[in-house]
Amino acid sequence: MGHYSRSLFPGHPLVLEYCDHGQEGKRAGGGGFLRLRRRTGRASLAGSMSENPADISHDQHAVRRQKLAELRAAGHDPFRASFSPTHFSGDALKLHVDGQDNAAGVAVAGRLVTIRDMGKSQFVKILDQQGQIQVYLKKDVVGDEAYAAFKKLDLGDFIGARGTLFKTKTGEVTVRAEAVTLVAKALRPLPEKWHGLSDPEQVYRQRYLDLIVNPESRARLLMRPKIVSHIRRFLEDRQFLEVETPVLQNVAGGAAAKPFTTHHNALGADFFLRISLELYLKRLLVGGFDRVFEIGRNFRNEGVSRKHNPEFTMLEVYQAYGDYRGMMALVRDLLQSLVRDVIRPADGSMKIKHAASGHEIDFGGEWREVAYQDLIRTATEDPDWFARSKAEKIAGAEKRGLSVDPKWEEFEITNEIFSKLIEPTLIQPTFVTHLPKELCPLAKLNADNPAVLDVFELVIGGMEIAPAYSEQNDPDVQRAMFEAQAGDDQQSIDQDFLLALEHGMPPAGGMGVGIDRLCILLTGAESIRDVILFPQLRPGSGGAA
RNA sequence: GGGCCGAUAGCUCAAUGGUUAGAGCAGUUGCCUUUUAAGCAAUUGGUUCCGGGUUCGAGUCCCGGUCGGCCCA
Repeated sequence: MGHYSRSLFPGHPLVLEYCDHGQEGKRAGGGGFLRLRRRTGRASLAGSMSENPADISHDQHAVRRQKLAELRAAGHDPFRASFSPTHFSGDALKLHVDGQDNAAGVAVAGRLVTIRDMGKSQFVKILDQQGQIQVYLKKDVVGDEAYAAFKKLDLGDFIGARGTLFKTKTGEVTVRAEAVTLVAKALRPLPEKWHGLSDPEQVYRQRYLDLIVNPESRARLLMRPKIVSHIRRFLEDRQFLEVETPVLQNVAGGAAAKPFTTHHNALGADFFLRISLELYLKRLLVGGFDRVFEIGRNFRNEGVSRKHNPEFTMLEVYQAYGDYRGMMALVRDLLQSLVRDVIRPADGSMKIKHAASGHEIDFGGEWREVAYQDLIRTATEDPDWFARSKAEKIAGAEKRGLSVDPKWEEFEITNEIFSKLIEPTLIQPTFVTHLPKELCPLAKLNADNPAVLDVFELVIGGMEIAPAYSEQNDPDVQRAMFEAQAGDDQQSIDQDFLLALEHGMPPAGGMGVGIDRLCILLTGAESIRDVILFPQLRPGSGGAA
């Protein structure tokens, strides 16, 4: 072995490794890491340190920078080191067999998050993607110099450790380290170990710190990739194709929302960032991709709140030769499998605690299905609500504490009642059906009652989770509905989409699922910002000094 | 955009009624070879978010701003 190799005990080489990209063991001179000099002008000081203007012991950044400088001066740049772990922490822990200590050998790597120094031995913990694992170092196992070098490390540093697994007397499976390597230096201290990081602004702006020190955040944000991955598998198993459609669009269609605008220099053209995935996925139905889905980012230039981030992720699914009722079965199966296989409630039920209301949401069994009109009639206590005049509707809404703009259409007044008085009360999974035709121009009209649509709105936890339609495929009806909705703004109509429809689109069921909101529900989060890694904030003034 | 609330050491938080801003963790220095928020002893550390104002005196009161949270639009 190289320059830094040490013989631990007979027949058992211990290596304090410095894998400086092919230079390990070849450096001349200096003991490097193993012979760090004492910091100058500190240990010998008798009086108050503050009398020494060069004292940096209070400045953790400066102390760490000095340690880095000393490492480099000794010929070891931790940022050029490497390490090859054999296991993640969780997988390593599973290797230990009860009663067979020091039988299994592992190499693990991660960030130092706990140091319990007991003089001539220490217990430390490192954090990797799977969680934490404890490492035990003994001076008489690793040797004096390696042990002294290890004592120079700081919380937050990345290390690799090689050793064997044993169980401590308190029952924790631990790596008995034979060799340890510093593989990256942390120049800034970690937040406090017990309370973690609680300032919401810092949690969002420096999410990496939140992920290191707040286990609940970490678990919640690790759940999201599992949810998304499950959705992909679920749909692929049913022969849906995952596709990618343009984010930059000439016409931002498929929803009613204010788009962001941007500009393409070479083309000399303005573009919108998409507000939905819908119209391009339907073009694919025209093109013969019968089952497609996309999980993609949409952008809406509107308010920011607990339920809204300017960029958010939607799943949209389209299935040719299906309809909205087929989507109903699909989304119920999808959510039930997510609860059963991904969330896996501890009590084995299909129930998840709803943070906002305190209720439990039961995803099991059949879900309630109710017509929009029936909900309105019940909420207004007026069986003839839809026959009332506009003035009577305004009076009815105001009687219930709503403020209504007299300029609104009648359906908007009614929908205000739905969204303010009804939707928030729909905690258990509920399919709201037969929505009025004015609410969506992209769905088929009901054959028996052309005033309503063949659609559902899935509401859970008081939030819209998934709208689904029997998709409108009559190009003439589609054009008429676009024109009615666009009003004076006829250039907001996607003519290219209408051209596609004229080439013929098969009948289809389609659905959108707000992934962020779904994650709020499934993880019991209180805000969309808690399920988005880097939620949008005003530009801050942070940064390294 | 409006209302309410908040910003103090690296982090989590104190500071009554205006005078000299404290603690725990982290850091630094010792001790400690199976710890579990490890322990013991000593010790460093502050542009009280920014800018004005009132006052003999401001973390604290007033005005404006920045950023964040909650509610509303």
